[in-house]
Amino acid sequence: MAQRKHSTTLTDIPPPRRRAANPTRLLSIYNRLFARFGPQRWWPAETACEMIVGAVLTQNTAWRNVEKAIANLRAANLLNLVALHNIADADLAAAIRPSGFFNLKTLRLKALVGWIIERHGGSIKRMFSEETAALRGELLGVKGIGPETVDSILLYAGQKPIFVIDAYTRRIFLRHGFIAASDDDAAVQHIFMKSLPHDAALFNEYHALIVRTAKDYCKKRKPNCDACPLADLPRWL
DNA sequence: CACCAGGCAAGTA
DNA sequence: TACTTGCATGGT
Repeated sequence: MAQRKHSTTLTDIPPPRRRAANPTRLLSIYNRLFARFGPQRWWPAETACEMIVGAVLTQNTAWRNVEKAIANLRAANLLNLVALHNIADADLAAAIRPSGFFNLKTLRLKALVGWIIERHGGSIKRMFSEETAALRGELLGVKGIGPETVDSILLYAGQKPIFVIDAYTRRIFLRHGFIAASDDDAAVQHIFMKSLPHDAALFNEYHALIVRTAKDYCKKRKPNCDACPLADLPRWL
């Protein structure tokens, strides 16, 4: 018997017996989280451009710090594609400094904005008129735009019914036996999207509620599972 | 002080 | 294919 010595990560906790991620169960979890936390009002942006910028800036970064960077961009009238395209790299990096990884994110923002201008004439609306699967594939080809960033953009800026999978989703649903540790993000996304109605408003709120729950109860090293609204999941499900 | 945050790409074996 | 590492600020 392998015994845990330190329990450094949540994934060290052996999950309960596997249970099927059927619509009833996933919707029950959603309803419980919504009843507990209420609407999360995602995505907190005034425009699609602002949302897209935020999606890049929040990569592996606390949202609090992204807010500061966005406030800087707003004050400098940089929350539009043309301004972002024309600004010097060093100036953009200075503006987004509080969100961390600023040199990297400068290049990523420039790449994404440049792509939208070149490929879609600078029209985010026109970009979203493209077929979603094809658009997703094209966006993944832009340097610095990975699966979670793409799916966030499609869901929260484009209102496309794409379920966003992040580390929190993996943690919670692995812990409760709905996915296997060996499932990659694409597999997890498939489980959710085959089990839930393809409703952008539902996917929007569900992902936001997962993040909200995990922030409070599912820290990597100090999980507070007993206080989590889903703590009694095996019994009520 | 250590650890974490609404990831991604490049490098290594 | 499956890890590991760099990127960087700011809060707990």
